[in-house]
Amino acid sequence: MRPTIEVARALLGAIVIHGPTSGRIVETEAYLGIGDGAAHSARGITPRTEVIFGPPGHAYVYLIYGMYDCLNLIAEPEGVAGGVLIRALEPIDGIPLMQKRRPTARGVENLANGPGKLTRALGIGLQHNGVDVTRGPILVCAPPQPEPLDIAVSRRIGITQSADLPLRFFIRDNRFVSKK
DNA sequence: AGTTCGATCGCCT
DNA sequence: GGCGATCGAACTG
Repeated sequence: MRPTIEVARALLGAIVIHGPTSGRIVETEAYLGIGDGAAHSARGITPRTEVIFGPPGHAYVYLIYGMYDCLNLIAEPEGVAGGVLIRALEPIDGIPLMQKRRPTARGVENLANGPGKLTRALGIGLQHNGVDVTRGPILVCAPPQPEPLDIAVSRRIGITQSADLPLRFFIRDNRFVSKK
């Protein structure tokens, strides 16, 4: 089994909460670890990647391009690498605060429709690397009213290694995804 | 110790 | 559609 892929699909529709802001996950990507050239954990445990090898249900937050933070959720048992990048959220609570944090965003659909955008909109940063998302301050919860989803699959965005693998999952026709 | 380059975004043309 | 911003992790020598 590859739990990471199942988790990436199952996270669609789930809610991410941080303080007064929250959003519904509409787009994810799976990063498999050893053998997945695009994964930070592909080359084993380093100071940066140790949380990816840690227990599931924790957050892996890293800095990309020197400017933006990206949020991942660890999916595999301790000792095994595997995480899910949260790529886009549909804003739910705290929308005025999100707009204040991202003044350049025009329209609600642009507030959190990208991995760097959603961390900034929710106030998530490197200080949250390693936190348990079942305990806070970041919380990830099942949707209050689960519904069947039409899930689309594609290649992952913005990578060169292992670029052909179908490991991006998003809610079809949802206006809050980062790309069609 | 030096170099390369990236799981991005927003502004420019 | 193209590119500059900005910096640390990881690899090379």
